[in-house]
Amino acid sequence: MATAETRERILDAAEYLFARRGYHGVSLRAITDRAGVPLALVGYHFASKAGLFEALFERRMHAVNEQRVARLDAVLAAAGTEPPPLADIVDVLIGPMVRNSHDAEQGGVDFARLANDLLNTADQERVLPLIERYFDAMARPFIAALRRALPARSEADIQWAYHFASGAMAHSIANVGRLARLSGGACRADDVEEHLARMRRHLIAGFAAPGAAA
Amino acid sequence: MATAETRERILDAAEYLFARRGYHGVSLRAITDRAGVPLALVGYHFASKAGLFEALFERRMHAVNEQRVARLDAVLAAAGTEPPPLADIVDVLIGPMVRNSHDAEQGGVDFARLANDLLNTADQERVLPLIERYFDAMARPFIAALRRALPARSEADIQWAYHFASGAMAHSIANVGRLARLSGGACRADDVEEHLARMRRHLIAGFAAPGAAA
DNA sequence: CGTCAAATTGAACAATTGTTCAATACGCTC
DNA sequence: GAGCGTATTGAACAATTGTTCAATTTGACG
Repeated sequence: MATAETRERILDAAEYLFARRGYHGVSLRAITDRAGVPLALVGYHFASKAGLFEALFERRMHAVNEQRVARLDAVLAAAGTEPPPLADIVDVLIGPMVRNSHDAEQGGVDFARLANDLLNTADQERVLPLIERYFDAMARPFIAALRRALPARSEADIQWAYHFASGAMAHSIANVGRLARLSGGACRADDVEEHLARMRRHLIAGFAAPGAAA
Repeated sequence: MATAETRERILDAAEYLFARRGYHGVSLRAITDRAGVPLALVGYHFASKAGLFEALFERRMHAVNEQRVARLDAVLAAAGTEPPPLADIVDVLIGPMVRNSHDAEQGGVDFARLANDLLNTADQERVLPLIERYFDAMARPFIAALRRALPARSEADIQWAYHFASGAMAHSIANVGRLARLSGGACRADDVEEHLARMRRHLIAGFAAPGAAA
């Protein structure tokens, strides 16, 4: 069997289970059972449970962040010396991630929950390097772009607004069930375009609103 | 030794450790070691690990939610048949929780991280009853109040805005370290009043902004 | 066919997990 | 001080954990 195929099988099973029960809540045996491979293969391909967890994010986030970097560069280049449009920056910030969370081939909601769990888990000591690599490293160029798009806003305004936006984005993507629950089924997040449009408007309002001053 | 004191010691140790490593990442032995009591006392006082976890939230959330219910009632009563002021509702929504997260006697950041972890954990199956009891049960009256405060907004507008607000609130309270990290230490969330003022303005902008229509 | 490296397999390891229980100590009322 | 229910203690339980390793299989190349 080709090594790439086995790796994928393990990663798929791990993604599915980690998204449902969290890192410590899933055993390697549960993963290899689901993947239909012997336990020892995890050690061979990923060295350890932590290595497997890290490989999960590498597989998905690499594509997402590559897309975001390219599109953000394009937005900034198009603006030239002018302030880039806020709406464009927000689009790049949320577009690839939200679309990914609706694409079953890219992990869908499972990966969205995994990413949200990574960003919000209490187990900071374990995941801090991953947060810095996959989220913080991407946040900095976005914050820099927002700085240019909103020259009238103070640095603190932008930092705080990005902080709030991170939470809104991660939670809303990962916990689509809660929206359906609270709205009695009236609101559902399975329409990608509505999900995106709602979030876009919400974030733009947050960034554009006065921050500090009354 | 009085039973109440031992219970508190265990709860304190559990709160500290769960907030740092998550539910599955902490063993009962680590908790009882930190509390300085024998392992078997957890079973005696809380029946099980899950019972201990639940008791954590009961201890803190009961006080927070009691405060929120009382203050929300007061806001609605003061408004009479008029739409209640949006700013007042937002204040009640975030005030008790944010102030609690800055009060070491009430668990401080540890409890905030715990609450955020509960709301955002991938381990939905395990914590769904707790989410419904401590978060959803409180969200419904707030959403109802927002409906009255914003008669011009559609039901979907309000549901989505609350969804985003939940994420922003939980993430920003629990992950104060990330704000400091991304801002290079310039922004810090240790000033309760600034934290509250920032969040208040951000949420108001999100609720007041047009949701669906262009 | 024979060879060699990569990939796979099953078994075993020591360590840690949550839970349970009989025995003991405590603190109060009579 | 005797009696009694509550609280505490230490020990043991079976089950599960991540990791490791020697042996085997696979597939491509000479």
